[in-house]
Amino acid sequence: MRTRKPAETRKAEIVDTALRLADELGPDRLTTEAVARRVGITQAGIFRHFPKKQALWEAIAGHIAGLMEKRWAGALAARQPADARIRSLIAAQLRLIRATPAIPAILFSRELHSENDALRRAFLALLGRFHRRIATLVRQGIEEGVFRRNLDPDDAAMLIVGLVQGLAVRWSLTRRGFDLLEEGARLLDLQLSGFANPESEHRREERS
Amino acid sequence: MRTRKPAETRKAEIVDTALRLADELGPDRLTTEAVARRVGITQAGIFRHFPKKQALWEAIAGHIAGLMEKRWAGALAARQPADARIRSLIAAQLRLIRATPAIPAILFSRELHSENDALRRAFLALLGRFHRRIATLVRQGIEEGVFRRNLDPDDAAMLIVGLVQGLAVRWSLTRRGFDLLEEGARLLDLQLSGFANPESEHRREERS
DNA sequence: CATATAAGTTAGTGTTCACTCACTAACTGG
DNA sequence: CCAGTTAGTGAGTGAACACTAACTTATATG
Repeated sequence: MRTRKPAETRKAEIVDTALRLADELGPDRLTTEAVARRVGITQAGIFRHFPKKQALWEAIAGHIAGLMEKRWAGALAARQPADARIRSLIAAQLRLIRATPAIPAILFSRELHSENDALRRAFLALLGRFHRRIATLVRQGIEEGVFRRNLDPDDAAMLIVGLVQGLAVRWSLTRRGFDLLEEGARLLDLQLSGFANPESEHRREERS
Repeated sequence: MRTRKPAETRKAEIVDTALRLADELGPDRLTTEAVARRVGITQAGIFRHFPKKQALWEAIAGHIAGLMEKRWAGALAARQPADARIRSLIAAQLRLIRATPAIPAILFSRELHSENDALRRAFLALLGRFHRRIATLVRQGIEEGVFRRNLDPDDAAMLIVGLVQGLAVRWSLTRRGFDLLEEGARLLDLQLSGFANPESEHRREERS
């Protein structure tokens, strides 16, 4: 018995480690043994803090949700035109994915969902909140005259969410082979240019 | 020993069954036992046809690639304006996903990729071919005057691929809770309207 | 119709996994 | 400083898994 830590500290440590390992192994190959070894306790020790592995997943899900909500709130604090706020929000999301690359894999893991419906619902709700935030910003953008009036905010938001997902998937398949934020900013520019109000004088200068 | 089939027939049967089961269980939870039971042979029988489980996955990957290429070729046969051909291509892809819903889960499974780099590369290449087909159509659309001249075909294609991915993910998370083709057609309309050439007289009539 | 071949079976093996239980020692409050 | 609490350990268990070896028998062919 080396070091000993209060339960809350250890719990957080386990969740954090699991999140990192889920990226290396894939969420469904994450074992209590692997987590324990990296945390520096025995495998059985994990079960003092999480009575079932399921409980660990639930804690991870909660942690992810917390991280996201925090970053979203931070990104939307500044007072800016709607399109700039969308860019901030997406940039924040991409920064989070870059810092915690297991997130997309966990969110979209068929395995986790197939045996754990609560988890599936939690992630669906989380994605729903992300979508709603974007849709709200699009709606504001229309009011501000930045986006065209005949734009459906929900559909526009779906395209933006799809952009992020597509990017995350490609980033993972290419083994982080490009700059997530740079690529994201460029694609988002293109996406938003398609939403722009043609009668607006707020014309965005275009790259040559 | 009930029925007995020539190896090629049986192999195809196993691949097909595995594809269906991968959807129900998640790709990483697919076991040889489950496949065998549903095919109607014993677990050991699987290994007569695929010496390692890995080999089964490779066969599945090849099958998926074959399916996709076939559908893409079919969708692009007709002579139509570029935007219509993009719509056909995406519709074909969504029809395939609807018929074989395991495909996205397999393509994007972190688990499969983490232990099987050849598979990861194969899927990456497949996605690359899909992207290239779309980019080519976008390029043609620009030449035909359907899309704006300052549009980057590669970036535009990425947004379209993202649209399909986002749709597939949401379809899976919502347990097929909406019509994939209908929703896809609507979002693609929106996406393509953002690419349209503003100086074109080929004006698309808009929904009220 | 005899026979070779190949499809399939039975009965295992070693490994990995989540999870349990009895125990121990580090911390904490009185 | 001592007693109760609690983080962590050691040693195991049974279930699930991919894979193997030795066999049996259906089928296609000469």
